[in-house]
Amino acid sequence: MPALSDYQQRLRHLTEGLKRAGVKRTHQRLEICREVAAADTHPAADAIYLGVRERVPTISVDTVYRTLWLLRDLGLIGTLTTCGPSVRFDGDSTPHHHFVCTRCGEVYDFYSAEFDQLRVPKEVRAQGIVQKTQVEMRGTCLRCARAKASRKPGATRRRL
Amino acid sequence: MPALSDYQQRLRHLTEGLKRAGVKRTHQRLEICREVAAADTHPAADAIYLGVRERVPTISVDTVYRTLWLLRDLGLIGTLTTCGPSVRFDGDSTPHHHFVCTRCGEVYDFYSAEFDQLRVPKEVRAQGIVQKTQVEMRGTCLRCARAKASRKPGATRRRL
DNA sequence: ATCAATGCAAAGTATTTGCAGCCCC
DNA sequence: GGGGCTGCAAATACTTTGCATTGAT
Repeated sequence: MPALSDYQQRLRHLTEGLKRAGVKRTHQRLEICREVAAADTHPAADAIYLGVRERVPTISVDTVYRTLWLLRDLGLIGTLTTCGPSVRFDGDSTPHHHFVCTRCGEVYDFYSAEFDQLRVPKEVRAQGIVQKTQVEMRGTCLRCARAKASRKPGATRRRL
Repeated sequence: MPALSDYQQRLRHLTEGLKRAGVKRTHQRLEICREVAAADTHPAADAIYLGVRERVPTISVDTVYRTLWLLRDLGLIGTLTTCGPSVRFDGDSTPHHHFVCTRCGEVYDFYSAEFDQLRVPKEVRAQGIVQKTQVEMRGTCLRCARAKASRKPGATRRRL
């Protein structure tokens, strides 16, 4: 769970970004920003929709999607690449990396100065311009490792 | 395009894997294996379906999906995590990394002994057991960088 | 012969789009 | 006051599922 100051810093980052971009800071957009800034998980659009709807009952899913893509296009939030059924959004814009549990789909952030500074191989430089580098580790999280014995065989089909 | 020996090596890897797993090596499954082994891109299920259909006109999409997940569950192929609308499959089971063009969605493989050996941070070891580590670099590929000037503003909405 | 695997069709989930009306700047 | 933004509803895209039939071992 992020400390309060983290939340406010993130929120500020988002709202300032919207202002800088010169787009309208509507009620809906601000509430979506709050929801994203408060999330310590990596919520899918649906989770954000449900969260915001508590405060803005008339909000619609498509507004949520449009706003999230807007924030992403402005570089204010990131999107996760987990191969799951839905896109997941990442309100943490500081450099970090991911540990993905292939059993439950949970994504854990981690930080590493070493990984932040991986140099781009010549091979890749010949293919294009790299803007962002992230390390993704996949495996089984502790909770799932513990629950392993009790799981039903072939219980859930997952795309992770 | 992979050299012929690459194709045959991959194909062998897949068919041997199926045999070892003790599942039926049906006509459809073998054709899907051929399609996957031959792909130098990272095809979505749809592309594989269309490719196989040339040779097996009666094949159905769900068989393609079921077979691809089977191959994945057996550890014979990988799935890409690109945040695009569809899952993409990776017939290359040797360790490698990805450069993703966020403009066109193309995924380029690259190899790096250095990246293959990144050590798992203590922080992550405390969260679970890592089975696979991949570096993902995102940016703009040369083709898109060149086409930049000519693209229409807001032309295509993409989730990359 | 047996049971896993297939094909069909229909359902399910995630996301996008067209458009009329609303409201922030 | 005007154009960007929203909400609705319908459409699209991708993937999964139930079930009767087929075919590999």
